[in-house]
Amino acid sequence: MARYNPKETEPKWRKAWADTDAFRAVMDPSRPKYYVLEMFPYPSGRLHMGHVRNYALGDVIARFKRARGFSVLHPMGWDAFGLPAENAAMERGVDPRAWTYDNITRMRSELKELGLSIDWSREFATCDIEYYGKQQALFLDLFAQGLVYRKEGMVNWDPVDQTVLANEQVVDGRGWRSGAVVEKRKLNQWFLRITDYADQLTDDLAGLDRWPEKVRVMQENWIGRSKGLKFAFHFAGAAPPGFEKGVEVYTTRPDTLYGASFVGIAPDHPLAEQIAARDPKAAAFIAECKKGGASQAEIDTAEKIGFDTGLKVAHPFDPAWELPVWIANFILMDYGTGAIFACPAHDQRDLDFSRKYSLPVKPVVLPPGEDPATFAVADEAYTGPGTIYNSGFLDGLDIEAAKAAAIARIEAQNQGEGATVYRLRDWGVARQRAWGCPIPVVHCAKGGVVPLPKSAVPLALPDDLEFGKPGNALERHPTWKHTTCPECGGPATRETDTLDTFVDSSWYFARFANSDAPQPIDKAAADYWLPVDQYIGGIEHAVLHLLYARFVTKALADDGQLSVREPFAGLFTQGMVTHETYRRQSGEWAEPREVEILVEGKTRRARLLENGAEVVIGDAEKMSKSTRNTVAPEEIFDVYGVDAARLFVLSDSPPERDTLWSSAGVQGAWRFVNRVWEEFDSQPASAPAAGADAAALAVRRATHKLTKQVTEAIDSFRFNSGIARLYEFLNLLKANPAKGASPALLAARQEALSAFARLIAPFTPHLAEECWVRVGGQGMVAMAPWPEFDAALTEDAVRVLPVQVNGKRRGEISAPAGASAADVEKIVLDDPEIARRLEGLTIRKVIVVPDRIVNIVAA
RNA sequence: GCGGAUGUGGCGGAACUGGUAGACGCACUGGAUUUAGGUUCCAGCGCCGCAAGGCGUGGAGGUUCGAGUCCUCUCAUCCGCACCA
Repeated sequence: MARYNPKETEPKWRKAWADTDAFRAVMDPSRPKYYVLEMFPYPSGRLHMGHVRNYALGDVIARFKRARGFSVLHPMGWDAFGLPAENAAMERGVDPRAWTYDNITRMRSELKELGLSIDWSREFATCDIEYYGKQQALFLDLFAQGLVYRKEGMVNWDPVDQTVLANEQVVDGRGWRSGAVVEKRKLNQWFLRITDYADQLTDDLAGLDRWPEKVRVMQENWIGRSKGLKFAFHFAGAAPPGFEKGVEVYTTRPDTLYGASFVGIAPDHPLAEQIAARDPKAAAFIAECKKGGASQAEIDTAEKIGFDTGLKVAHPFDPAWELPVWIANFILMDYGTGAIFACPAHDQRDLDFSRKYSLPVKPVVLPPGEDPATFAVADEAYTGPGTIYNSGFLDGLDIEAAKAAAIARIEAQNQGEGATVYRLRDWGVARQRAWGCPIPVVHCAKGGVVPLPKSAVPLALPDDLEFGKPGNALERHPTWKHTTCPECGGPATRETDTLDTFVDSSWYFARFANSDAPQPIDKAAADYWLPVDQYIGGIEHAVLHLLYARFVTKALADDGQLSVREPFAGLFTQGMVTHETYRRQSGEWAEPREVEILVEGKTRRARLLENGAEVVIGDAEKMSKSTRNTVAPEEIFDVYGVDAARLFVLSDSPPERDTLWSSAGVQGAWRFVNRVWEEFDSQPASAPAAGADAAALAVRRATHKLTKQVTEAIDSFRFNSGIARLYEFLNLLKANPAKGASPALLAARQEALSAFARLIAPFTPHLAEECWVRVGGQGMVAMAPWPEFDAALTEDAVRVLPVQVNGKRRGEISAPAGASAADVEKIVLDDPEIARRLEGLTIRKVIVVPDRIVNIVAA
């Protein structure tokens, strides 16, 4: 009996799958389709354990659905544009393109080693001209739809690297690479009108019932839809120039208008700027406001400060009532209208401000049960339900009715209207980076921005970009940007900004439907495959990528290029792979491979292998280069094989939770792989079926129960539980070995092993193939149908029921499955052990839950 | 502050609609095989107790014949968002 040798068998089966084109996705109208997709990787150059987990998860689903008769699409590609390549270029003088494609080559071979059931024929990288050229065509379509525009916008500018940084590249106000303090700079930027879809993006979340609640809530908050009233306060007396129509505010609480205390405007509100231009004190105040940092801690502790402009406005419901206009640091220019009316009694911020500047605080919402004569607001604003009072025509209404009445009155006065505002801003997609998809427009000397005609795309990046210094290599390329206008033929310069890489990833799933199509999206193929039935990736994309992809899908649907309005019907966010950390006495991190663990009873210590020096064991954290707590997948594959690694990352924790990598854990998985193989190896090649006995029946029942349980576990993403059932079942087979078995048991074992090989196939596909051969399976297990179970055999004929007396377990009895309550009660009361427990007690009640439990209430 | 989770042995975690808490794995303990083993196999392993038995799912109450599961309050940890009007 030879020990299972993954080094031999694993490559053999990967070759067999490739040679037979086993995982090619085909459009087959006779079968239901299933599209499984894991978020495609950035080609950083190395596969890490997080990838192993992510792609193993997806592969379980893909293999399972294939076995269950679905026509499965499971593709792979590369999110290949982006900063790291340019940084590598700048630091090491390599060409970003070569660097990226080299990385792809290495990672592709590592991914292939994982034995994933992927249709590699559809592979592409977003930096392939065949991809980004198509993306340019889509961009032109969006342009034609009016979804692309250009405007001045505030951006994060890194003064050292001389480039715009994405928000996520700004850490604590500094550029992640240069460490320079990031400036806010006004730049002409390209935007996509994602806000046009704000309502749909919010409303359609409700239909995404196979998305985690958490992600839906995060998106909803990010879009931040709120309903309220926009209206103008007219100035009492002469209006400042340009504000003849008053100052417009936005509120979600028009019901509290009679509690108004002042009107507040943001420090960068146009009116504030106008006042500052003639009032140095106002200018000084505004400068003071801008000094405050934007970091979390600074906002938390920032004191509310204000400046009284001396201007007065009239209350909309009582023109004689004048309210002062203040500039206040807590009002944001980029939300609502940048101006508010303050009702301190019912808004905490307004209250804090009013107390500081001794402004009136007048309650207008009376909480239930409070006396209008005595109710007062001290340091805490009242935001709960109640009845409106002190409020003229609104008196006596509840909050919702008062909101409606106030809005109606304002509208009747032509002073404003009910309005919906969003927190969501349009998507700034331009990057001053050369390693990206060029934006297909030119700036005509005469005609301004002119989009290229479709015939002019693909517009390729030049091959001879120079990345030696910071800034945009496209911008400083000697010839590339100089061109002629496609409309007038006159001189023009090309746009040198490229698209945000999130644009690249917002439609790639549709390209996979047919990655060879001459048009960006092959409608027929997309109609067959989309939506993605199961999308799998990290929670870090909860808002960004997943929101952008939803938006682009809707825009393309409106353009007739897609039929679905949501790209991902099911979303699963998997946890991270963590490892404990080790710190040397010097304070430097040590890698797991550099330390040995010593166990003394319940305490664990660690020391360096090289010199025995003690290292401190720290908390488990996400595997990362900075804490050096990584374990290289290829080293694990080399020692234990791919299947053991896959099995371990799938078995240890529920997939949505973080999982703790440990070398002991992977050894456990490796042990299982070997025990499985031994079990198959011990089964005689042919097993004549004859008769039936108790052991055989027990094995048969367990087989059918196992099939049911594993099927349900995979269906509900409880892979760890499914694998536990497989371990359990293997223990049962070990207890009923082939050696010395009756013919009936041998036959039952044969059935069991045949099912078992198919049930482990999604998790350990190579081992499963080897086992499948051993049990004489037809073809490859990767193509074999999923085992069926006989429901009748998943239930035991005789049930062991625990018997409780007054809720405490006092014994057990056996009863036939389905026995009536009366029959069970009789068995229980005839049981001598139970009778002993009941001595001296009077039975009050016997509760029998058929097939489950018996509880006797006695005193 | 708002929102979303999560709390079960030494550890990761099981427990479907309320019905034997701790499956399965790791670690640990004892034993066997082996020249040896970081191999394999067998047994034990929530806590207290010699035992009978008692106590146990973050904490306190409650509903119920019966609660990890349902309800109320509360504590802790993690994540996301945030002067959003």
